[in-house]
Amino acid sequence: MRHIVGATRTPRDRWIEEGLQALATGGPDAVRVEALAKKLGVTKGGFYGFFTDRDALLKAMLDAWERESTDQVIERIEREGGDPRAKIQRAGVLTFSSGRLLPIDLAIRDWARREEAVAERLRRVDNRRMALLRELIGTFCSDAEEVEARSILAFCLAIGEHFLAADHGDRTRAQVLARAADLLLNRPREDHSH
Amino acid sequence: MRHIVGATRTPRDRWIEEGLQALATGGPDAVRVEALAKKLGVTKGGFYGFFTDRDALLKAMLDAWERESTDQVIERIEREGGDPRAKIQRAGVLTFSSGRLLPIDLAIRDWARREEAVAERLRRVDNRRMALLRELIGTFCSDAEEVEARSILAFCLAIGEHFLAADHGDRTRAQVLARAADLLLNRPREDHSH
DNA sequence: GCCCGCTTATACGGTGGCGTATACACGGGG
DNA sequence: CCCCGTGTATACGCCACCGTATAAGCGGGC
Repeated sequence: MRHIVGATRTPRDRWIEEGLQALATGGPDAVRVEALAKKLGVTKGGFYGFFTDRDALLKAMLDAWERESTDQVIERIEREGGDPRAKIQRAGVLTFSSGRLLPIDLAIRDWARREEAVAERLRRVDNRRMALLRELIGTFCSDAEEVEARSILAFCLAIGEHFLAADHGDRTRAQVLARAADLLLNRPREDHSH
Repeated sequence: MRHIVGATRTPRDRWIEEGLQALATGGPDAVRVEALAKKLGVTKGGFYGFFTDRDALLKAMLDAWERESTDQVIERIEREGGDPRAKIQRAGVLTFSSGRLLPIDLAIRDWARREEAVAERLRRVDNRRMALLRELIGTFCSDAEEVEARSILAFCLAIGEHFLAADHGDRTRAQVLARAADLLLNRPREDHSH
């Protein structure tokens, strides 16, 4: 072994990152210490220097995910500015189209159904995202209840889309989604009250 | 052991049912032969008389689920009749509020993200459900693209709701859902074209 | 009442994963 | 230059699970 002569050790973060990848593609049960070690080209020898046990890794993974998908995303959205519509779109891209965060997000959603501790973290993250949605939708829709309804519809569309296997005949999924988003965000019923 | 003196054997269906319960609460990885046996108050002795291996059970479970959530539901909907709106509502109740089918459904959706064979079965089921949705929504919305958009929104709402952890301030989740369903099903934009 | 077949218990070997113990390698600070 | 800490490899005991083999039990048909 040991093709990497001396330099590069395997820091804590690398274990977490590899763990998140495993979580994304195989669910929590796929996060196995020895499997991660093999992927990192190492044995599990050093793992227990960073984490007391497998469960500590899972917690650390959730910490990393939570930070990455709230503070970091929100900070970046605020920093880059723009009108509400642009912000909301950037939020969507950053979390649901990044390719990296999306599969982790979906895996955690399913995980949260069985683990209350995970559900609680997800709640914190989702509440911040919902707040963002309300903010945008509130700019063109005055009825508070309808704002809430449109927000949950938008959120459920962004998530549910990936848990849905149906086809759409001639149309592509992207086309249908665009039209749906259009209904929610660009054609409020107030438009007709002239 | 053997509190049940003689009578009750453990038929194939009981293994499948217990497997579906395990799937619902713990995902596919929780479907373990020996764990199911313990839950059934038996050892795994008889299992391999019905199934060649664990994988055969998983396939059988998917068969049972697919039958139960398409043919049976649809047959019952058609048999009990009613207007389109009533039918669609009954379909929703039968699959998403039954308490039994719902958690299995959600578990299979996550499973389908990693297993193509599962995804294919889910596609068959979802296509039938989408067809039902299009049918109802088509009765009061003429634009085909909008019908499709509203259908996917309704479907994503029914599913995504269970993968969403956000709160809604004063309102309950049920209230928000009712308003959202209202937007999709009871207030088509055609209402304003008088 | 006895036999046959289906279901079950028990025991086994194999595998894979966890967490621990121990010894080796390497690079930076004295 | 040597030592020490940090990572690493290796080896171990343990447990859970799979699939197989084998023997025992129970019920229906005769």
